[in-house]
Amino acid sequence: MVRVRFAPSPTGNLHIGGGRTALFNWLFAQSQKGKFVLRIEDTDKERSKKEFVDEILFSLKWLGFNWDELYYQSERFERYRMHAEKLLKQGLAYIEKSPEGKEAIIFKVNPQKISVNDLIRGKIEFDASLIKDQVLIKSDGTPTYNFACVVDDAEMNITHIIRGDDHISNTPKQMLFYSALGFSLPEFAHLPLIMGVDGGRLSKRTGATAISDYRKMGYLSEALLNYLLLLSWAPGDNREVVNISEAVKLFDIKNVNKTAATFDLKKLDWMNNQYLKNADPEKLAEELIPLLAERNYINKDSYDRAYLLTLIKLFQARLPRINDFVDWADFFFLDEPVIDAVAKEKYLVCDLSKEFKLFSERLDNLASFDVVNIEDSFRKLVSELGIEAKKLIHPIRVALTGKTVGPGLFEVIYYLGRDRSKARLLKWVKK
RNA sequence: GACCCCAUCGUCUAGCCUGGUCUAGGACAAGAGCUUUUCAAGCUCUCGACACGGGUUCAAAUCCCGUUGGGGUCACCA
Repeated sequence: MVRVRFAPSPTGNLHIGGGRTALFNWLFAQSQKGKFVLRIEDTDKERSKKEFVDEILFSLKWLGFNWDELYYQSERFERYRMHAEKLLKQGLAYIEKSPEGKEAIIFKVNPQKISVNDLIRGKIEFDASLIKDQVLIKSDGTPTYNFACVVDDAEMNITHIIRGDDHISNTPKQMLFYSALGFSLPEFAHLPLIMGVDGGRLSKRTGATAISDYRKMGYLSEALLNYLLLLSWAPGDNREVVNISEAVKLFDIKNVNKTAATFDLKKLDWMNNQYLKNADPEKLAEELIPLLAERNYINKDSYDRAYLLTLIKLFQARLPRINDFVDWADFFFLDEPVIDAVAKEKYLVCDLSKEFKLFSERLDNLASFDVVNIEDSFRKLVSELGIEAKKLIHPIRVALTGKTVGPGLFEVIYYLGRDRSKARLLKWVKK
């Protein structure tokens, strides 16, 4: 039975790299019908925070990763000490006293060649004579990362260790522990790292790093997952949009790339839009309601849900992020549209009083106020006036929405309603 | 610096293992155009890469070696 683990340290939020490591572990477990174990590595009492544990668990759930088992290293200190003392008795480790008289347990590293057959990279060789003796239990009584990690992975029967590239150099140290402790070795697979646009490590300087930041910015978890998946794996048939359940069927750890990938926000936006197009408006509404309420665009407790869903449908195919709806569709919620200065300069400087007045009268006289009739009356008007449709369409759009871009004008008029459309047109009519 | 990893368009990648079908395919971005209404949507097109040098071979993006470049790790942090 395949058992993998994701072992975050709660000294910060779940970041993009961690999310990607979790993704590949989860994917591998699913594809092998194995178990996905979550282990919180909170041995550093100073830096580990409960709020980070909560945040990590929340983000993991948001991404859709359900774990089969959950462990906290802080609850397992006696296990690490027990194994360390065993090594002490066997003469494989020794005690070192600090000047203050505190004792640490140190593992003696013997010179030897170590080689691992990485599932992604193949054979990697190390020279243990270059590795110094390793601290097992620190003088404050807490275990070191590498030691706790090995004890846990062994006791939790982890069969495959899938983690970031940055752990390659920890591998020989851990392998030494496995053999000293008499545990059988798991398989190792080292994932390439994700880099920031500057070519270095992904950092706050080069963009948001926390998974939760992407949620707040309006990305769908499915889109983020799909994007992260493509950063070091491809289905092989030129498809870009591969949802997680398809990925489970196609995934093979051997096909994971070896090269570090650069995180590209533009492609993430595109991917998000791919998912947004087909997203359930009800689901998008749930994300948007708090944001709209925050701006007083709607009242949380009494708003027209059907109308909101209609507006979401009108915009969702063109949004890169869910949150963009709040700005892009603001004119549907505001009493007066916020007129963009550049748009005004371009389309509303010459006097269109006559045209606006006539069109508002036509809207008034429509037997049935619907998209088709609105367009018909508009086309008729411009042909009577002998002007090009676009000469009037753009100014009207700016008058109604304040923007030069948006959904089709006649739909905008329809959903804005007769009264609001007329009022916004008449504002620009000079007496 | 030492050790380790990596190397196909600006970016993500297919192809590499099992050399010939590769005048290297797709996607994002960028640029151009179309859409009797915009674009931030859609469609079409363009630009654009096998890091370099040696081998091996009839034949190399594919195999080998070296160089260069990039990245990672060298804590009683994880």
